Amino acid sequence: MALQNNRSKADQKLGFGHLAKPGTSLLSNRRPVHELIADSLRLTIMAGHHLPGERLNQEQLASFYGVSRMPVREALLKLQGEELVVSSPHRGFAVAELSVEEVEDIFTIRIMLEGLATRLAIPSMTSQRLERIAENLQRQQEYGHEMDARLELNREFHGVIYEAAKRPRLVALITNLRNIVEAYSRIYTSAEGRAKATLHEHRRIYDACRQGDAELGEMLAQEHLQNIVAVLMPKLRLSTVAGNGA
Amino acid sequence: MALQNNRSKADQKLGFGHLAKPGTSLLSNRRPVHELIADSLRLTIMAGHHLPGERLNQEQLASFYGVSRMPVREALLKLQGEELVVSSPHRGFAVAELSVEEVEDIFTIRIMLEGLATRLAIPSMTSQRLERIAENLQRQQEYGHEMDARLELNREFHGVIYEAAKRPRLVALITNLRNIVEAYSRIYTSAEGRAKATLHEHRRIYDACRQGDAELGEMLAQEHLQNIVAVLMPKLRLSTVAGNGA
DNA sequence: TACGCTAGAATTGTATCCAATATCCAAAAT
DNA sequence: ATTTTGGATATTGGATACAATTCTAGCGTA
Repeated sequence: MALQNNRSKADQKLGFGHLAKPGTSLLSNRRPVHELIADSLRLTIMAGHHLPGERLNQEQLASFYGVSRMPVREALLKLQGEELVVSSPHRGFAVAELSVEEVEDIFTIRIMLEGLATRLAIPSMTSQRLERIAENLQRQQEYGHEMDARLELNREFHGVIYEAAKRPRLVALITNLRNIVEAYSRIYTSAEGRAKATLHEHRRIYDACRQGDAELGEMLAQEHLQNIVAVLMPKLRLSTVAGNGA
Repeated sequence: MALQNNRSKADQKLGFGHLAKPGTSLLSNRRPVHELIADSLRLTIMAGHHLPGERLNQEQLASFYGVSRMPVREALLKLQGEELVVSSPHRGFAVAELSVEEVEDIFTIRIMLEGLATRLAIPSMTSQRLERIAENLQRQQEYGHEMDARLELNREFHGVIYEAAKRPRLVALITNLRNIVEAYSRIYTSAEGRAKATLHEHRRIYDACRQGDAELGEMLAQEHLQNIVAVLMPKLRLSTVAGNGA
């Protein structure tokens, strides 16, 4: 009895290596496990580590994370709400699988929303923020060859702009849409020559921000995404998700 | 100090009266309980039966539905993914509470997306669909005095149009956004004189559909929502959610 | 061989139990 | 009187146990 209830709790934690969690990191690990798992799974799905359509075995995930199935289930339910996974009764969860049409659908939505966010952002653009964008562009030039770095810099570039719009819901929605198609977008990012084109388009958007031309910014943001779609769709149509390497 | 361990099993099932579930209704009740609860909770939140900010006690909900806490938690997690509820560690879930700015934010998004959906729908509008819309308009005229009927007819009116766009993701997203602000929208629906104006605007959208003028339809849909915002926002600013009756 | 059926295994869904944390109220201190 | 603090109580988070369903493999029959 005395020794029994000593459940050495947070002992292994094998699966959480990639979660940064700054601020609250190790001192107060108060975040519920199911949230950590949801974040972790979201990242691995977005990274294409779990391919679309792949079944997600709860027991495997539980033992991987060193917890019981329950927080895993809860994480999966949350991700289902975000439309990153789907479920069917008694068959469990699977990574959401998008048809080519659905990917295009989502990009069409993004074109509208990211254009809107850019337009709304520009009038309240500060010099501080412009500074951060310029710095980001600098890094884009330097790290333009690593896939993950490029994706992260790209996220940051647009993120800094959108934040200026002060529309948290709009930003949250855009983020969610990005997440859903992230695994598919990697095909674009790996396309030849697009790194350079992307950088050029980003520079033009930056210029529009500096000039304070909201309409121009909206148009450029929309064109930017349209160019991505134009490259991505043909590739998707013939490959339907190539599991890229790490 | 009452309510001890009086646990009789799955006996009552009081809470599911309002779930239609056609097709699989009673014969094969194979859907997991947590899904039924998620659907039920979604409806009650949208109906304003649970007010924004209200804490959602898991045990209460569990005993109300006649199940254990686990499927309730799973339902809540799913709704959290849909942004209908929020949670904080060890404090549980609460109905998501939107600031006036966030409501406006979401309506701004809806203006873009519902405009887009209308525009995309019109080119592939069929006469069958037009028939359904016309019939819906007829019913709008008849049942224009009941709140819930009006909301349902309104949902159907736009739903029939958006379906024609054949963009399931876009429609799903619009539906989700509608859900999030539904409890707040009821204030609009109860506004004096808006029933008539709404009907008029719907008729003009219908005309655009018949004429096959996509651009006009997009514009009218956007204006329609803008009119709603114009009526709703001032009311929200001073009342910040009036809990309407059932 | 192809097809359908049946038992057993694997997996999911729900209930129950225990630990961790927050909430609340009374009593003490300023 | 107001604030602080301590502990009882309520509620959540997670683990374990059990039930329900699906998947799979093997069998027999046409």
